[in-house]
Amino acid sequence: MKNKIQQLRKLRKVTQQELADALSVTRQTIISLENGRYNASLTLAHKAAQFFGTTIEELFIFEDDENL
Amino acid sequence: MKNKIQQLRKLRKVTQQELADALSVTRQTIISLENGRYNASLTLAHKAAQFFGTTIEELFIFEDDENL
DNA sequence: AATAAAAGTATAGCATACTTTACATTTAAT
DNA sequence: ATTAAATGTAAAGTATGCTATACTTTTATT
Repeated sequence: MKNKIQQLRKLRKVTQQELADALSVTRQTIISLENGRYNASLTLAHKAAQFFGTTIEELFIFEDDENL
Repeated sequence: MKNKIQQLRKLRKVTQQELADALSVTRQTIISLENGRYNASLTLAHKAAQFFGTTIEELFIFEDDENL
């Protein structure tokens, strides 16, 4: 599933490291999320949505053919 | 993190098996989610929210002290 | 051009969401 | 009271989110 994390992060002029620190994950996790290598957990999705002042539904782009 | 899955499922008079089928997971997964044994993935959370016609933010109860 | 900061790649390992199977208990209907 | 449906428990296995470490490439600044 895709997301708007990189887009919002750049808008706010935040580095991957700063975002990682804010969400209490590693920079690797941010990179992999932004580049679509894996999906966030529900908890991380919630933290990210809160950080950007939006909702999970707004931050993540759910398509209909998503598997688990 | 807690959720309203059992509450909404009973309101709609749906069995765990029926919900599991609708979300393409096993009955075990529904049981464990309802009983708080583990957290849903973002994809499963989205499917469940769609099934119940609500949002992830409404269906799941996020507290401030959530770890990853 | 040189340097540093930021972003990216790769890989091994740990934690946990989810599956599978099998059996036990509770609830509801007859 | 019996039976069946629904819910629950347990435990081993698979898939994947995330960490950790180390190195490379890109971007920005001087």
